[in-house]
Amino acid sequence: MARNKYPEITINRILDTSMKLFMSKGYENTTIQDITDELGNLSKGAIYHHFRSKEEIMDAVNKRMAEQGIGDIKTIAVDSSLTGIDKLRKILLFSISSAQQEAIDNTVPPFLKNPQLLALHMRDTLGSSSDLLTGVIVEGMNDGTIPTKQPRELSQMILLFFNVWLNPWMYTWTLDEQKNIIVFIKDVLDKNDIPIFSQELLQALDVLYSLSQGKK
Amino acid sequence: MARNKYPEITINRILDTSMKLFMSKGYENTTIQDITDELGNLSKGAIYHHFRSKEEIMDAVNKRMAEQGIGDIKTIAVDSSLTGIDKLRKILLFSISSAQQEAIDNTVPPFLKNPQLLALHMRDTLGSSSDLLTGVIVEGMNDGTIPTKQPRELSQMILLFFNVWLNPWMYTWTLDEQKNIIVFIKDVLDKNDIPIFSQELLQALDVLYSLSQGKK
DNA sequence: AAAATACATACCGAACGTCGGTATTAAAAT
DNA sequence: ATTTTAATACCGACGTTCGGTATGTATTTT
Repeated sequence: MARNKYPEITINRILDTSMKLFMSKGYENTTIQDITDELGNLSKGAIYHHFRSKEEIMDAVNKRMAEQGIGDIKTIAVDSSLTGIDKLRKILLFSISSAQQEAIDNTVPPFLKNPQLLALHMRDTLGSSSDLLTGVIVEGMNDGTIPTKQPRELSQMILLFFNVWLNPWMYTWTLDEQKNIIVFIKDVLDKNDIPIFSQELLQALDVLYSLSQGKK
Repeated sequence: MARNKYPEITINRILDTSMKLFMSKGYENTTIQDITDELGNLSKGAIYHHFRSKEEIMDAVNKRMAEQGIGDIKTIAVDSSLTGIDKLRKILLFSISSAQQEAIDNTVPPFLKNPQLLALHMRDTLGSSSDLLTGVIVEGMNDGTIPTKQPRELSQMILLFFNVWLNPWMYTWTLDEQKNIIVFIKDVLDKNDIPIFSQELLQALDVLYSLSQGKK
């Protein structure tokens, strides 16, 4: 096949189809041949020209996903018109809705079939994502909207709640189970004077639930 | 080699060395050949006589670990001389100390190199382990020592705290980080009227920390 | 003695990664 | 402007590794 003048296009095509296949079949069950077949007009050698190993493709896929997911959150984090607690609320609303969206679209990574992705995600959750959220919480401490003495730990707990517990990855909770968890989390946070669940957020959640229920 | 009269011995030997190798090198990087080499006097065919696949070995290893870990907890759970909250305390103390012990012994599974183990463990945490703990919490509700309306969710949160967050798997926290997390968790649970951290438990933790610090 | 079981050995096939080669583009030289 | 040179995108056959199988053999059980 004719060589591509702009290799980034090829690289992105490889990442796109790889992600698609990893998601649907799992990393282990996806062969390089599968990827070339799905691409249609690219050879094994071409792939190995751009990536040194199958694992490196995996890493690149994950990196791209993480960057994209964090990108939107960053724009919220730097919005100077919001107080700390409001940023937190917005971020959580965004996280929940996109997670819900993924569940509806069935683009949810089957993490039990894809433990590699799970591990990377967990690392991100307790690592870089936590760093970002900690910054927001510190802001909230300074402007007096978030009362806590341990921003780092609070950040990690919240991410643990939303990115791990509530995520439809390990267990695909039923709607009732999900609601129960949310009620519980709200209760815990309220008692710690972290009123994250505003009326808006609860309403938004209701809308999301009715939507996904309608879809079912 | 002469055939073994008691195959269970062979099976356990396979599981022992497999676990050891999976822990140190990771599941992916451990070949069947590695296992036979480490065993020394057993062939590939022998292994495949007892296990249908490499993955089945993995599952068996995990199952054995889970059963052993849960066994001790079960004995606490059925102890009729304890109230619900006391059982909870005992279980947590046990969990923390054994986790700490593992950290000291360096028998900690490197979960980032072993995503398969991580995935299985996460499933257990939100699944069977949670079931067991929920039972204890319901007892505590009935005898009035644990005030909550959502035993299942409380159980899951606690396990999330101790089995995921605080575990030295994903991130090997420093002692200070670990202490901070524990202080935070204590604070959260106290505010929810779940006084899990008794004086004994805190003291026991102090002892553990000074021990592991002395060891360092 | 016959059947079942615990192993050993030789082998298969799939899949990862390599390597020599080709085609194409860009830059340098003339 | 044309030619040369270098770099890079890509191809596809091959080597190797490794999970798994087929078959043979010794030992135990019945």
